Amino acid sequence: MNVTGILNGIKKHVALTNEEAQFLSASLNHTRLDQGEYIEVSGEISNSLIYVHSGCLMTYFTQTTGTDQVIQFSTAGWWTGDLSSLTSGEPSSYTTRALTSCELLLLPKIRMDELLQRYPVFEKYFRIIFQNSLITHQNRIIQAFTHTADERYQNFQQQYPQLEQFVPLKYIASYLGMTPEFLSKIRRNRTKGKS
Amino acid sequence: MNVTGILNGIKKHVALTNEEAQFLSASLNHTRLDQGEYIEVSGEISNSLIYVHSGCLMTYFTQTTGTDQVIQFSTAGWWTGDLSSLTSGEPSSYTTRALTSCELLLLPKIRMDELLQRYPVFEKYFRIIFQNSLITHQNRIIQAFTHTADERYQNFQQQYPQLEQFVPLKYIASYLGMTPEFLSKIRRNRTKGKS
DNA sequence: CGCGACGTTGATTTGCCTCAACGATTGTGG
DNA sequence: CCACAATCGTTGAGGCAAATCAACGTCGCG
Repeated sequence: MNVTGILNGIKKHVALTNEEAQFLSASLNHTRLDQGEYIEVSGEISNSLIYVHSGCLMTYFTQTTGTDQVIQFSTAGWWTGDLSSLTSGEPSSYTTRALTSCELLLLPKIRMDELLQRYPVFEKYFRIIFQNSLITHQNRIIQAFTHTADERYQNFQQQYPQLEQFVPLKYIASYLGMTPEFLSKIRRNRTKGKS
Repeated sequence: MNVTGILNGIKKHVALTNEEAQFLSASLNHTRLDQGEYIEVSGEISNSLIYVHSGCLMTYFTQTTGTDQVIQFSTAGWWTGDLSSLTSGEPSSYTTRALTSCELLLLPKIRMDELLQRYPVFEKYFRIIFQNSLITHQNRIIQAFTHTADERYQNFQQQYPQLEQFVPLKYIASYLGMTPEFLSKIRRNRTKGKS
């Protein structure tokens, strides 16, 4: 694994000098994860922003009832991590683990602060990243409130067609805000209607 | 209305030189709105970020069925506007109108681009603003999926106690993802339990 | 083999919506 | 200053989408 992937991703949004690119590279910690392994655990303080070089991660929130609520799936080219814990320094309420084997790049908070302070171009980069993520989150809220379970699943399939191939159905159901049983029934009706 | 309010708000997150503060001031357009008036309308291209100096705005999404879905309420000290339309240049799907009489500061997109390019400190400021907003949105998604209508209303009351005093109940219901009738029944049960 | 995780299916229940009707309030024009 | 319509919150009856609970077949794996 090298850093050209992440650099190209960043260069889609901002232009980097060699110095900036090198400082970023030096700030990143390379990590590998096997399927099922954890990179962040609820209750512990989050201290890195996570860039997914390859593979897929899942972030979820464990309720008091014991059931998990999936917050997001993170595939290659995306950032993830608990911004809340990262900024407040308080224990995270999220857990993040690998759905497939993963190659990750970690940007420790201290390193990130340095990076932002020294090279304002990264302020711009993360401003854009967060801005886009905000738009996505707004859409998801609207979706949750205005669409039926069936419609949400349909949109999910169109938006992330590749995910369904290796993500257990119960996690997709959780992400979409429904029970696995009900998602199963939706699929049954779908195939029934088509045949 | 003057700009000391917004400047103080910004200075909670970043330090501004006189030059930066003055350039920002010169970029802002002052506007007043009466209760019920619109500042942005669905179908039109959004061209400004909106800062609420005083009063309260409501942003909503009109569904194909004709019913409105409230996205957010914006009170004094907050930014609002349609980031999606602002960045893409496509027509907005949101409408924003005044729930009370309002004093607003508009930052036109062109002016914002200038501001960001000329003074990186504003990249940092908006990076922080968007980052915080992202955390809020994530929490709202979790809330929507993991809490009952009753619990969502309870949390809303704790989080925004002042809003309930002048926001029509049906908009609060929409914001919380339930019908006005059902919210009414929740309130009835609440008072019944207390007496 | 036997265990546990996963997806499926059916029976039943429930949280919330829909629809319709009703006072209370507001504002608006005659 | 009073009808009038319009909007708002409330209430009840009935219905539906989705949850719950329980059982079953399948698969991968120790």
